[in-house]
Amino acid sequence: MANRKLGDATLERIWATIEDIPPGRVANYGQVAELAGLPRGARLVCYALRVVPEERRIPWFRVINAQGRIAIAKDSPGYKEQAERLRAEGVVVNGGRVDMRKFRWEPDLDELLWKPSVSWDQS
DNA sequence: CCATTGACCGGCT
DNA sequence: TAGCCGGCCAATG
Repeated sequence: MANRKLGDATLERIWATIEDIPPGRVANYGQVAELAGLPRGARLVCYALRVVPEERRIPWFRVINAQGRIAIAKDSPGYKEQAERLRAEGVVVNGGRVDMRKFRWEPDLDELLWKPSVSWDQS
């Protein structure tokens, strides 16, 4: 991979973070960067997505921009695919936009909802 | 040090 | 609501 601007460790953290986004929810670039330990590194996420190997099937379609819109060009094939795959798991997409208030991934909240046992009884 | 790259972000017309 | 603009970061040559 000669045309890579990011190191393996960085790419790995970004990809892993994206893999953590649960089905039916979306995250924006800045959020993924932040969770990956790269504050304000939204553009690094763009790059990471661009070079992600085909065999590694990460849920790239769950990543949209901070305005709640699909980031790929509307006339590209990927745009349609992203919308379809999101709808397939229950995310409502209208004119390329998603209501972030309803579908934004909130890691902390999900922890509480899906893994109630993790810890509010231990300190 | 400078330029380059990326499916961005936030503030401001 | 829609653009424009400057800023943003990691890594490379």
